[in-house]
Amino acid sequence: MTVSTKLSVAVHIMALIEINREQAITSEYIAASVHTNPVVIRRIMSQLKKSGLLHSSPGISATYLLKPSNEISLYDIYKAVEGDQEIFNIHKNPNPDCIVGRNIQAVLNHEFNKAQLTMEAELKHIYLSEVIQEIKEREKKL
Amino acid sequence: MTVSTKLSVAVHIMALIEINREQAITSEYIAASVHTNPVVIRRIMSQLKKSGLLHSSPGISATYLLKPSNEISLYDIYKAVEGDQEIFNIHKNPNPDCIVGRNIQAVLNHEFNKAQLTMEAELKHIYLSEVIQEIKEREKKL
DNA sequence: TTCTTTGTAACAAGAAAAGTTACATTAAGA
DNA sequence: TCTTAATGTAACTTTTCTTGTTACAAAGAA
Repeated sequence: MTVSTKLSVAVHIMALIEINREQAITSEYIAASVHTNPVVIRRIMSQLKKSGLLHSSPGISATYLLKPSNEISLYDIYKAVEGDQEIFNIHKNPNPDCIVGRNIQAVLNHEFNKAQLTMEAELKHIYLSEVIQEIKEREKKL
Repeated sequence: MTVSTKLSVAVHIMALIEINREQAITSEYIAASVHTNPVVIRRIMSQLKKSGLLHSSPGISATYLLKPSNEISLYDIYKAVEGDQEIFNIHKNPNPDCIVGRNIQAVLNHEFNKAQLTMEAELKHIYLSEVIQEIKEREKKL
């Protein structure tokens, strides 16, 4: 179960950009907030850019979201950074001479897919704006 | 971002045991069907055993399920082999001097949890008996 | 032109999963 | 009781994937 932090870092990046909408922030600044290397940030921003979620241009620190935050779901961000990767891994090369071996992959693929789709459906209902709102509300309570 | 193949191997093991209920099968036999090492099989069987899903005893090849297959869900198997591992990983040590940094973990933990719970709820509805049924149905079509 | 920043490639380090070896323990049967 | 065959586990290696790092080209602003 190797789980990447790309999604959480990507959400962090997007939230930070939106909250600092007035200021120009650099990948170095974001990296300091996330606590990682600037290249890790640029790499993820590059994926977000390819998915049309944000804009940036070389040489100049001018990054902004391409859609209002209440139109960007965690699913959008998730797909941007994880692509069509399947959550559930299925073992390779089961024995084709066995009834289970030659059918298990297709069957599990079908079942696992159902589970993944419900999870993705849930992510579609969670918007970046809500995440930002929750960040601000938690901040008040601190 | 993937769940290990432990779940798929575990389901394979359970289905194989149930389908071969009349015969005694060894971890070596199962390993040949899964296409892996017998120790990998025993390791996973040990976890299934600890969760009360199957019985086995040292020295003797006498393995069987402890519940009818229509009372064992993929969720049961999933929890047995993956425990309480979270699907979505959140980056560690974000900067506490930043409003996003000091709140992102709590917020994402909350949101990701919702997504994980829906996924798990779906797994609860998929029973080992269905998986076995699908294996048999696919077999007819081959 | 100089400085700063982005965009990427290439590689290193780290962590987790899977595979392997080894061996103690247990049971069955000769 | 001795032999054989199986499980249960520990320890170690290999592999794979993610994350971190270095390096540098390209772009823009002053």
